[in-house]
Amino acid sequence: MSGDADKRADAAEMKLAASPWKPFEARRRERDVKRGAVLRVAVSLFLEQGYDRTSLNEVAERLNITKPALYNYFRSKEEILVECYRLGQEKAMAGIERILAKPDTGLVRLRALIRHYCEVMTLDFGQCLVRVDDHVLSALARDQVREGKRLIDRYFRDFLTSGMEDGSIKPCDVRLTVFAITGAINWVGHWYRADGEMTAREIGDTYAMQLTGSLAVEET
Amino acid sequence: MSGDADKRADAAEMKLAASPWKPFEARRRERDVKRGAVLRVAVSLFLEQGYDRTSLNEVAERLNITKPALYNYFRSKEEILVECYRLGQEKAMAGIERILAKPDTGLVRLRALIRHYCEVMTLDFGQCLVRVDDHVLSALARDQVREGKRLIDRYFRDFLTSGMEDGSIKPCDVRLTVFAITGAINWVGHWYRADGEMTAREIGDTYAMQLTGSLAVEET
DNA sequence: TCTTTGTATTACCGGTCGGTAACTTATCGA
DNA sequence: TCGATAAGTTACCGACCGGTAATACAAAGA
Repeated sequence: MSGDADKRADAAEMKLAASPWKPFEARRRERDVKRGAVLRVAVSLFLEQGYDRTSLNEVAERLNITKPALYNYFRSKEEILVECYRLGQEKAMAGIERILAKPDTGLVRLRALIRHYCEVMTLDFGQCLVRVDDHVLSALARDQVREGKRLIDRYFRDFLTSGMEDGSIKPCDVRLTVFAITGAINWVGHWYRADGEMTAREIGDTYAMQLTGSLAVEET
Repeated sequence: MSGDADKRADAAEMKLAASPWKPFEARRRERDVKRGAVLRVAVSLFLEQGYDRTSLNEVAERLNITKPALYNYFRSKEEILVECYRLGQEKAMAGIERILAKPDTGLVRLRALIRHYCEVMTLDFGQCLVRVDDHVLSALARDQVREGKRLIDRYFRDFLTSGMEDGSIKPCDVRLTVFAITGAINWVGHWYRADGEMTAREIGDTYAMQLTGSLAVEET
């Protein structure tokens, strides 16, 4: 009896050793790839036509599947949009954590955040944050999404405030100044074209200096 | 023969003198008032819930009438939205004409436009310009609306350019600078609340200085 | 007073969309 | 080889929405 069990276990171990979780993981990976493909197609159509005017049939058609197949990966159309928002916010947060990782003055951090957020606004998932009206979401999901937006906004305010404290930024109305900065950057999501004249980096560099021009203590 | 005609004319004239176009004009005025009421309710709901999620039944309900009655004043839902856009653009253009009326440096004019456009962004019809996605419009109507937006944008660029020419503004990338300025102001349409801390004028004054801070030649 | 005109109503239509049920097919593990 | 599971498909449903007759009704004009 134990012989049989051992043999099975050995066989399983050899298999696992050769390629751990092979079938299971491979399947999960495939699934994630497909899920990601749905999101990329969906966000692209949402930006192109608007959320309400994009039917799940269209999304499915572009993926060469049928609408009900989408429900293998998402519970509802709303969940698809929420995931798009989440991916955009994730991108933004990744940059923020990178900035927080090394010590710097508030001004340097603020400029870095401006540069990074400009780049986010050139991505589909980033543009989704400002171009798809979150009114289409249920109250619950909307609160969730807005919480994420507030979090990003908070870091703008934090960096500006700490810049005023460490003397790298002149005193100013934090709320209004951050609104002006984020507004200018959000607008990038509306006019940026990948085939346009400027790269994301050039826009970011220019904005980083221009939007902090009247705030910086030492003119560089 | 001429007696009859004269008598009719006299009667008509007396009537007209007492109250010209009385019945006709009064009716037209009533009609315009009602038409305006539809637009005000509609734009308010569009901002609150989004265009696609606002049904004409809801609009009608808030006006204590029924949906088909709306079709006495508008040919379609789209026409209602186009009118909302138009009213917003009209507000903006009125300010621009006021600015053009008196000669000034490019910097002064740019600042005046910033102040004015900030105020437009605190009005429903102004917010409509930036918060209702024009993807819901047919291609034709969309082009029409975008032409209006471009026109307003053009004056920002004109004022900035003439400021660089008359020496009141430092050399800069016109396109990018105007995008930054208009983006910051457009964002006001998203966060402004009539019951908030700041008045439209305060926001405008602050932005007028802050957004031109790094552009002005003479620091004021 | 009769007619016309404008404004509103009720009832209804066609079409679309999100979502579901039932069924088929392919793949993997035992 | 056989059964379970995942991933598709076709067919369909209920709800809603923009828009349109057909009609009622009040007020102004002749």
